[in-house]
Amino acid sequence: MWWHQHNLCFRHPVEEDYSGDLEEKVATIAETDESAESEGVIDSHKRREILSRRPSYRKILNELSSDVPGVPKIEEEKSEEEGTPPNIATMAVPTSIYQTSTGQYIAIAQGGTIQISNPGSDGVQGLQALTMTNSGAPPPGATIVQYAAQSADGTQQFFVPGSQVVVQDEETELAPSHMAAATGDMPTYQIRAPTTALPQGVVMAASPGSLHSPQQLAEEATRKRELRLMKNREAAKECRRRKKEYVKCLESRVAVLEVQNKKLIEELETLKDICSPKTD
DNA sequence: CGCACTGAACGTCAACTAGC
DNA sequence: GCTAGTTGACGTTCAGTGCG
Repeated sequence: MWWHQHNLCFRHPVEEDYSGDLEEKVATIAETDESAESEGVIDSHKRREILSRRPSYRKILNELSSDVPGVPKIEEEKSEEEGTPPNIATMAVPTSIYQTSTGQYIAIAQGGTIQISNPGSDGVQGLQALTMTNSGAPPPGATIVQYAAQSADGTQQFFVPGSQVVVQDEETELAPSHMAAATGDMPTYQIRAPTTALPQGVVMAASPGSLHSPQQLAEEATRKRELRLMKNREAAKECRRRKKEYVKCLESRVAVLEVQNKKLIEELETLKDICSPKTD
């Protein structure tokens, strides 16, 4: 209700960076008869227990938004706030959009076209298109990019069908940012055969049965760990993004409810004056 | 200019939840 | 029960800012 009526979730300067305080503030305003003593009573362990068992930000916001039509949901992929480059949307209907660890976007269009864009650059300037010439058209609905990773030497690789790898050129990758800006800030990419060393943490569907020696098992364990760390790294980024969005929404709600509260108090005062006129 | 301080962003770990 | 995803906590890094 409040969500739709007051058009929340707009950008709002962050004044408090602690969502816990903010949630408490919202709850206090929304439910004026709620006791405020709980914060001081619970110890840190219990507090952590409570916090850790709270549903995810995505779930909270989506549940809130499901009550009210027109409320933006937190999507699986990038939200509009994160700024999916508009140039990608204008291209030939990408089936998948991925973001690299450096913030660049990889859009996979139907027919095997790979579009790479920089979120910082505007317009079509930051967009490149790589067309797969020898991999053939992917089957409908197939996931084209199998993985995005950063190799040990710092270059980025994206695995595409046909056992190929899209690799960012070392020259542009290693070039200082001011040099990249001077040259139009356009990193270049190559499609290579995967004969080059795989980045750490990427497992290319090796069957467990093919591992024999302890050394291979150790390497497999290391790869699994690297993969897990890499996934968790990305998950943490996404979680922080959702949390920021969630906090912004709460701040917006606080602002709206404060205004609402003020109006109601004024209305109450007016009604009081009407109902009990002074008799002097 | 050098230093201390601060806030934001990040990476990692651990605990937990949800889906299978 | 297992696995992947989520998120709080903690430590680290880095850029910005104020002060002597």
